[in-house]
Amino acid sequence: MSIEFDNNLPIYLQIMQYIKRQIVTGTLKAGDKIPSVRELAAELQINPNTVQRTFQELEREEVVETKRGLGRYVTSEESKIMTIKKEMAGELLERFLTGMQELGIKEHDIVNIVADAVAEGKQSSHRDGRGGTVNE
Amino acid sequence: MSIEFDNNLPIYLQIMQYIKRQIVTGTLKAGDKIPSVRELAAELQINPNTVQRTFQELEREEVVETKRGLGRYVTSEESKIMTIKKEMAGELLERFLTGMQELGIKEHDIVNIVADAVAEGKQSSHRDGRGGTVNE
Amino acid sequence: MSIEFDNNLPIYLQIMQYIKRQIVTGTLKAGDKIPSVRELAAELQINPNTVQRTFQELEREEVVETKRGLGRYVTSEESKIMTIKKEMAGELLERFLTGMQELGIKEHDIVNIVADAVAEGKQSSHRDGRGGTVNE
Amino acid sequence: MSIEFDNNLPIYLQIMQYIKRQIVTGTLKAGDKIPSVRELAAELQINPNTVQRTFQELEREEVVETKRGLGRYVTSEESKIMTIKKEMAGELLERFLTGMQELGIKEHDIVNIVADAVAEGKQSSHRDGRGGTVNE
DNA sequence: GTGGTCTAGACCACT
DNA sequence: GTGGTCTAGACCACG
Repeated sequence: MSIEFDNNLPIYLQIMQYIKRQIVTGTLKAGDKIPSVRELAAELQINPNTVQRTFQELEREEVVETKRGLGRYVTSEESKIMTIKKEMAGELLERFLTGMQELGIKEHDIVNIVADAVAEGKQSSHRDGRGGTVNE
Repeated sequence: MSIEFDNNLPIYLQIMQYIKRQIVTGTLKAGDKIPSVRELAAELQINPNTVQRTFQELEREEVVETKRGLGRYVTSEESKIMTIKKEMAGELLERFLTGMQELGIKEHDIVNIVADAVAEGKQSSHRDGRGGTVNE
Repeated sequence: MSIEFDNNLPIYLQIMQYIKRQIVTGTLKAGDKIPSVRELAAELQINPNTVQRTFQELEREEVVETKRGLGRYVTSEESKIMTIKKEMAGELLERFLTGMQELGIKEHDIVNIVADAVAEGKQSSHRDGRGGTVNE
Repeated sequence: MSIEFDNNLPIYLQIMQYIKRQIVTGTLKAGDKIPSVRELAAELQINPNTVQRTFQELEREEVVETKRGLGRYVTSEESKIMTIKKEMAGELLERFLTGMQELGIKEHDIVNIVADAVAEGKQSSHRDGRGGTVNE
């Protein structure tokens, strides 16, 4: 239950993603209690300040709510969770499509590449940069 | 012929992408001369050292070659350029697919989402986080 | 604990060698903390940017790891250190042998020259270009 | 009859070495005429200024003599050539030994490593960083 | 306090 | 004129 940190991205952002992922995939459900700052810091072997910052940001995004004296909880609004999921998917999609278009890959080919990759992915778990009709 | 800089990403990385994109899309061809450090710095209104760093990185990736006293050139190996293109596309694809799977979106749906987005993209240039069948 | 800089080689490369040597000879061990940029810059009386560049390169070679906000550390993989040592020795050997062969010195003589030099080296610390059977 | 230039070393130094090597290995003999600046520049596809500088340096080292109106010649003193050879061998040896000692390799092992490498070299032309008892 | 980035300006070797 | 290196000093994000 630990994270491998990628040194290029701030740790607090990585933890945010980690928690959001747990919420979005249902590991943490609406209204669930979230581990305390101290607890999570110990578990992930990082500075409590860093965890604190993570929660601050999650609160700003209304993903998490503080109940004074009780602890922190996943937002109880189910709709909020769906919104987060859509946002995250939208961002991923946006970044992918603009990136591919900047490479000069035609829209039609993009669909094929994804379809191929998904088909491949079903037998071999490791995907390796080959993605169908990338060649000109 | 200028770049709008995004403040979150280091300028030198943004210039790298800018140049790689030019190479990959054929605006800069194998063996072409690249603008000099001073020239590009003046054009983009940034410090020559920043441009210098950009080129240093590109050279390390063997995208660019230096001929001392003469200037810098796009690598003359055409194959290297194709490799870069494939690498860049592969990275984009990888990041997209793993991200979507972490969100718990099924592979089959991913293909649909992309197909829908591409179809949409043809009339409205601005894409906004809505991406087809993201809903459960 | 200071370095005499040779004006022909860039300072940042000299510091790289200096640090690699410390690692390879065990003065710095796997996982040890490395002096901070500012610290080393002050100690060696050079600009922090120069030290920064040194560390950048060492990181690219995976000799050193950065833990953000904490400092830099010698790679924790012992095997990496052995690899570096072998690489450095191999390069030295390669350069020496090809150089000698270009001079038309026979392989058998090369061994003798080295053996003589080593034998000499034990009494006189200063070696001066005489190297045994260089004569024809 | 061309040179692959290594971008880290000034071209004029590489040509110097190239010519010295020819002299030392007997391709160019004492008193032989050396190609003219223009000729060599054309042959090596470089700027005549660069060749000019090469010859200037070689002259300063008394490896080459100018006879006005006739051209440039390899020094006629055979002893000078021997001296050069010894110098070059001595430099190579010095650099090799100090390098190996800095790596903490014992003198006795150095001899073994060289002996091994020479023995190996007789069957396989490509040497690859393995050099015998580099391991501790 | 630590590293990462950027600016400004300088000097040098090389072509 | 070109790139390579270095200094000086600044600001920022991170822990």
